[in-house]
Amino acid sequence: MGEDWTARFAALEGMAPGVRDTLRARSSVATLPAGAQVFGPGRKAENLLLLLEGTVRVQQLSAEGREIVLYRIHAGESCVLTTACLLADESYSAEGIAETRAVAAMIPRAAFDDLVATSPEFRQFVFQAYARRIAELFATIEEIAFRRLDIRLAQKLLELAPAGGVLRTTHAQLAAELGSAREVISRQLGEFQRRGWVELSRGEVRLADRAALAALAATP
Amino acid sequence: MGEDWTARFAALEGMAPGVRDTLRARSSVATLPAGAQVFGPGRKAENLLLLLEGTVRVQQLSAEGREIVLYRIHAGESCVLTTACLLADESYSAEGIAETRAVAAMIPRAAFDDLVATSPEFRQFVFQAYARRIAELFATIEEIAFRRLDIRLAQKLLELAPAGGVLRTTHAQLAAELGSAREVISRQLGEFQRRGWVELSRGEVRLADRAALAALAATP
DNA sequence: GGCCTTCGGTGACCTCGTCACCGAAGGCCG
DNA sequence: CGGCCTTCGGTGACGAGGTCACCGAAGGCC
Repeated sequence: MGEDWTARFAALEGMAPGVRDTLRARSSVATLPAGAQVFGPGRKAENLLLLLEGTVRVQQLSAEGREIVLYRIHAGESCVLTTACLLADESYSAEGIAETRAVAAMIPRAAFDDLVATSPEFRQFVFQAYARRIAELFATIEEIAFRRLDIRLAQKLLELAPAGGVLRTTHAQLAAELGSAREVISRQLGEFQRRGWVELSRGEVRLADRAALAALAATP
Repeated sequence: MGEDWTARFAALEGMAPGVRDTLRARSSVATLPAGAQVFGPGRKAENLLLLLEGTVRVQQLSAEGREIVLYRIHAGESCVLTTACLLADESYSAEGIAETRAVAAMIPRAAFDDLVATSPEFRQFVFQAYARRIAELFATIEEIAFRRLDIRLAQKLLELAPAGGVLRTTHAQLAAELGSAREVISRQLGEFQRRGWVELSRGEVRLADRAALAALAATP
């Protein structure tokens, strides 16, 4: 915590010194273990999070126990959407889970409010984050409604796979990513394997032919 | 325009006089005809809209010409989501259409920015609108992904039908409401008609048994 | 009345989700 | 080590929903 975390946050780069001073003075840096619930239905958070390291998965849990991944917060992004609920005193139905060890700056509600009031750049930063997330949600709705599942699965595999090309995840988790069912994902992955595009083993998917997957993912 | 429109806007009721003075002084009231595009991909709006009368339909247009209705802005609500894009200088893929004649207060970007800076209540108002809309979008995603179409159709019919129970709309429009296909809606409406729940004629759906539709809509 | 556009109905077929099972893989513990 | 339990994935059958191709009916417009 001794170092200046505001220097590591690209979006704050160009901000007036006063903003960064306020952030440094009035916020703290927290580390969350992988798997920790960052926010959720039963949790009354009081901080805006700026994610410095790691990723946070935001997912919606349905009443019948089904779940769907809505989006991810990556390092360098803020969690404004969920914070709006806190600022507005609204309860929240979705939850955020740290997928890896995550390091985040926690900005107390009052400090956030002050920054929004005093800094035009900070306002711009906040509204830009909103705008992008909303556009992303719109795109997600369109994809779920209209895009074929094999295409979406190929996209998701490419999006989630690390450099090595070995994705450690279960078919059930992939189904939750896409709002689909486990059996359907199993069958579709089986088809991909038959074509030599992936290799399957328990708990992992190895991408064997990224180009072929990308070609499918790019079909209009 | 001579009257004080801020008095008609419930959310502004409790605000400090200064806020309402600013709104009155720096904004104008515009009337839009039914069918007018309020905002859209090719349109660079410069105003935040507070809708005083009428409704605005927000829909996403896909590249292949398909469309899906995302949500509606009703009288008494603001259009913050789309405004975020303007404030953040982001381009916008969705469009807003006035469904009826619509009367809206137009707040210039600079005035909106000032209000967010100076009034804590106005900030709360803005963030609350965001939070609600986002929660609604999350719920929409869940419904599209998991809810049966007959249930969603029954819900939509009840939501859209006026007091008389006669809905003037085409099957294709209903399909766009639900992100489905025209043929599927036709078949489903045919089934509802066979059960005596609706009566169909060209360009209209008459709700004959609201209770039955509500019962279906309420199935978990 | 003739023409054109929009609207809705239909059958065939494909994709996707659901249900019911079952076996295989891996962890745990005696 | 063997036995047990949980998680994971594979499968067949079927139902719901989307797509394609086509066609006739309704209404608007000369």
